[in-house]
Amino acid sequence: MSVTYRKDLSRAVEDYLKAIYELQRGRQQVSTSALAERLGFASASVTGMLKKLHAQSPSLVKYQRHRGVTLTQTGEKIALEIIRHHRLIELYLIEALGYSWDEVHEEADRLEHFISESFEDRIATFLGEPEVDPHGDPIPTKEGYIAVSASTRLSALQVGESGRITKVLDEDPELLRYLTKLGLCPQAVVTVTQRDPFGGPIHIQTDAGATQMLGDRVTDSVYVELVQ
Amino acid sequence: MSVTYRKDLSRAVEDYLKAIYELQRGRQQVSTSALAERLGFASASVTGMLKKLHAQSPSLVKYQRHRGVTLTQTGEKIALEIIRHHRLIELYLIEALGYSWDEVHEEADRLEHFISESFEDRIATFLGEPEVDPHGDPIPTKEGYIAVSASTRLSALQVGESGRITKVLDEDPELLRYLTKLGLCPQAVVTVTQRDPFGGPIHIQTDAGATQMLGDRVTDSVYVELVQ
DNA sequence: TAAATGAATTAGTCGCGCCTAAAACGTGGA
DNA sequence: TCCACGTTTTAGGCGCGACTAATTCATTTA
Repeated sequence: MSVTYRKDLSRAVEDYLKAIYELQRGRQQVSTSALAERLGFASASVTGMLKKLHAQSPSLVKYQRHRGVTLTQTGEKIALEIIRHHRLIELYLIEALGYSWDEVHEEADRLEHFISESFEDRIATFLGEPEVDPHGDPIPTKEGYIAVSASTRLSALQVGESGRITKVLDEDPELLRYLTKLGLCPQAVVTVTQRDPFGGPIHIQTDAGATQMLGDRVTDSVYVELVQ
Repeated sequence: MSVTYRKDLSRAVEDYLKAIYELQRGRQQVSTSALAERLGFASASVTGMLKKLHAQSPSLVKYQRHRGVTLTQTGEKIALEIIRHHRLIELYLIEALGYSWDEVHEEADRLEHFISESFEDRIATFLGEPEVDPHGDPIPTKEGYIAVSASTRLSALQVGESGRITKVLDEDPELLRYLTKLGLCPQAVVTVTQRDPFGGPIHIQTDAGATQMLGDRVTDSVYVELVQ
C-alpha cells in the first residue's frame, strides 16, 4: 500500500500548480507573465510566489530566474488531482443536480479545492468512473494518468471533411450557450462545407442538417476527431 | 423583489458569526473566552477579530469591550445562512452520496462556506425542502427562519417516561457511531427504566427492546420530545 | 557592439488573521 | 474599602499573498 504524503496546500498554491500545468502544454517552461495573465495577478506577485514555492516546496516546482517555471513529477501529480476534482465536479453538477453546461465552471473552480478524497471517490463512483468531462476533456485517474486525445482544431478541417466534436477548450458561459444553441457539443458531428484556404470564418453543416458560419473564436476552441 | 446585498465574507468571519450564534442561545452576550474556546483560538486573537468586525462591519456584530459580543439582525441572518448550508449539506451527503451519520460533519464544515446559492437551492430541491437535518436539528429557511423545538434532554426524563429522540447535539464521530450501534438516532423512542434522582447514569429501553445504561455525556446531548 | 525595448525581479507596503507576553480591567471576598 | 484573581485587552510580531514603483536583465535591432 503506497501512502503518498501530501502537505496541505493553500488554495492559492493549488491554483498556481493548476495554471502552470495548463500553460505547460508543449512548452517546457512557463513564463512569469503568462502565469500572471492567466491568474489575473501582477507579474511581480507571481515572481514572489514562484520564489517562495521554489524555496519552500522544491518538490513541487522548478523555477529559474528569468527562465520560467516547470512542474516536478509531484507538482504535476497534484495539478492533475485538482483537475480531476474540477472535471468530476462539473460532470456531477450536470448529471446529479441538473446544472447546464455553461453554469458549472465557476462552481467547480471553487469547490475543487475543498472536497475531501472521500467526496471525490463517491461522486466518481456515482458517475460510473467517467473518463471525460462535459467539455470532452479527459478526466485524470486517481493515479494521475491522463489520456491524450488525437483531436485537432475545427479550424484545421478542410472542405468536405467531417469531424466528431471531442472537446471545447473555452469555459465562457456565453460561448457555451451559443454552442449549445447550435448543437455543437461533444459527440456532435460536423462537416465543413466552405472555407477560405487562408483562414478566417468557415461554413459547417451540423448532423442535424443546419448550416452555420463560424469565426476563429469558435473554430479554434472546438476540437474534433476526423470521421469517415 | 427584495435584493439583499451581502458583502462577500471570508471563511473566518463566517465561522465567527456561526460560533457566536451557537453560543448565544439564552445568553444575551457571548464572552471573548467562550468564543475563543469554541473556535480553538487564543482569546487575544478573538478580541482582535471582534474589534475589527465591530469597526468594519457594524452591521453584523455589536461588541462592547469587556462585555462581550452579540449578533445584529443581519449578522444572525448570515449565521443562519451558513447553518442552513451546513445542515443541507450533511443531509445531502447522506441521502445522495451514501455517507454515514458520523462522516458528514467535517465535510460540511468546510463546504458550507464555498457552495453557491444555486447549489444550495438545488440540493434543497433534491431533498424535498427538508426541515430537519440528520441530527434532528431544524434547517433554517432561506429567509432565515428557524423552528424552535420543544424537546428536552434525555437526562431530564423520569423513570417510566418515554421520549422520541429529536436531535443529538454532538458531532463527535465516535459518539455518533456508538449511538448508531444502540439505535439511538432521531425518531427512535426510548423509555427510562431506572435512574438515580440525583443525576448520573440512567437506564433506558430502546424501541427495539434492548436495555442500556447511559452516562452524562450521552444523556446530555440526546434530546427527546415526550411521548404518551 | 551598443543602444533600445520589453520581460522579470527587487524593494517596499498593505490587509488579513493568527500568535505570545504583558498590562489593564472589574469583580467577589476579606 | 481594598486586594487578589481571573478575564480581557493592548502591544508587538509573523507568515501569507496580493499590490505599485523602481530597477535590472536579456534579447533584439541598428
